[in-house]
Amino acid sequence: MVKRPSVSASAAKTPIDGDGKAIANKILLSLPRKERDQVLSKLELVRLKLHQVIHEAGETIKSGYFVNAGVISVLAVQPDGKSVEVGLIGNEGFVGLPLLVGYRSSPTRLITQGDGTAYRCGADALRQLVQQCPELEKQLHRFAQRLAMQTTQIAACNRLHDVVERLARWIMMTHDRILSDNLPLTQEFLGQMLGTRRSSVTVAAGALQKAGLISYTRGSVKILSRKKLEDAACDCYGIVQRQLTAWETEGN
Amino acid sequence: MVKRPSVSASAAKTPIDGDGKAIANKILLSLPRKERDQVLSKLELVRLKLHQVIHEAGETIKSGYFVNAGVISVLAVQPDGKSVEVGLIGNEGFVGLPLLVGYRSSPTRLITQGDGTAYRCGADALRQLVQQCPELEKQLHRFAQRLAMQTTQIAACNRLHDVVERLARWIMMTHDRILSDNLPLTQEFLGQMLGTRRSSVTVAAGALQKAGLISYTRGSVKILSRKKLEDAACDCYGIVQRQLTAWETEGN
DNA sequence: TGAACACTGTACGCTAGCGCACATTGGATG
DNA sequence: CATCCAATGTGCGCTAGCGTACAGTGTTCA
Repeated sequence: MVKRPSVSASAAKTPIDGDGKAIANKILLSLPRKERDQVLSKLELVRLKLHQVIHEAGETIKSGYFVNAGVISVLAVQPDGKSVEVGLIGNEGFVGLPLLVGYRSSPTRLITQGDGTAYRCGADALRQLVQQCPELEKQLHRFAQRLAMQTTQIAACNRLHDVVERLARWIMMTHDRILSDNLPLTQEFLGQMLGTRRSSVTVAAGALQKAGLISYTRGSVKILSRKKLEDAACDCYGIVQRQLTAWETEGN
Repeated sequence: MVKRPSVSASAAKTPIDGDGKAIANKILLSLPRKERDQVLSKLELVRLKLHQVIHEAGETIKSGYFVNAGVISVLAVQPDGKSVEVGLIGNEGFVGLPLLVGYRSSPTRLITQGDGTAYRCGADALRQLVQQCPELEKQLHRFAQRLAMQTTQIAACNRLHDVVERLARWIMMTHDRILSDNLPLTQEFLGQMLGTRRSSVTVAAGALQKAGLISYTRGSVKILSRKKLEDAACDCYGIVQRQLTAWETEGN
């Protein structure tokens, strides 16, 4: 059984932002209080709506986002319009990493899944923040390594595993980043994530449903057995989780 | 026509390391002289031999490597032994990025293609270096972003493009990082890079040869027409190159 | 309530690529 | 020189998944 990350903030005393909202983003939570307050003063809480395009491939990156709730997918898009997901980011992460090193564009499309919230920060303000806040910079660079590792594994998965395995992995990765057991998903959307056509998703999802791992109706997937899903998925999920766990103890 | 990186150091006055060897690694070359000398004093020039495993998945990272000549492939390996390449690193890069942020393991296998040289640095020494040398740290983080972008594109490529396109792309990416038009490659090796079986490589390479783009004999591929190869490859190569070019002007 | 539409199920011919097996060939090594 | 072996060529049956098309079915909105 692979260790699964908890999505909620620690229950004890949840830190609060300037507007009295609870903070769930783990990078922000990891900062020392003083630095966190400094960072928060530059951030703006924004709502993420379903299938909102946070950033389009090739355009200038306007803002960075500390994801607070919900999931943002990183997509590689082809000139012919096809796309594949190469990363998922939830409340453990940040969107806009190229800004960290002074880059201002990116070849990926960022799109939200479901609703959520994030703390947004303009590109210039972010650059100033990382210069002033060494712990923030360090944590962001660490997250960049973790995300790159995830992308690496997804790259292999895309090549080596079939649709059913990939679908199961994908559902688990998303489940980890959402509070609910119900995921708002159409098969068309899933096809774009998995880099396959919609009707292949129909078949794969049907197989998972028949086996009792999930059930789904129009635009909504319900997870019935997390355990069985893990068995159905390829090792890629576990490999990522185990590496994250290992790194947790290595960071010094 | 996509801009292609030059592999050699600038001809004018090539910087020299402590032992009188010419330095070709672009990260080291980008450092101010003082910092570069400080860094070099901690580095050891080592030879890379054909198909040498620099790092095995899951093990502790012992050293970092500034690649000076030759190519190092980043492979994602599956429990069943299958593998796919998710990144190539030549003299533009560095191997051992997790060390940068205090991580000491990695789920990828690093393997050399052909012979080459690199400047090696123990894990602890590297951590000290990046703390003492801000420009080094910055350049390494930038390279991490570039490598992640490359991995992203390869992830999409692995899913969306057929063997012939991927092979052509791969040959070009390797060609960019090698001085010669002759690449030392077996089809078995190529199969592991492309995540496909050996006999699929036979067919794909045969197609490229018949079309006059390459010729090959046992363990050696010769590039006949770089231009035609570009046409045969998918857009992934161009996307990566164009983003690198864009970032060159964005870095400030 | 009816129409429009988004989402899903399914089917059919087709192709790329797999897994496997076996034959061939060029180089190295004794 | 004989032998061995790594590297390559090729074939065959099989499967996953593609592209496409069309038919249901639940939802929404006029």
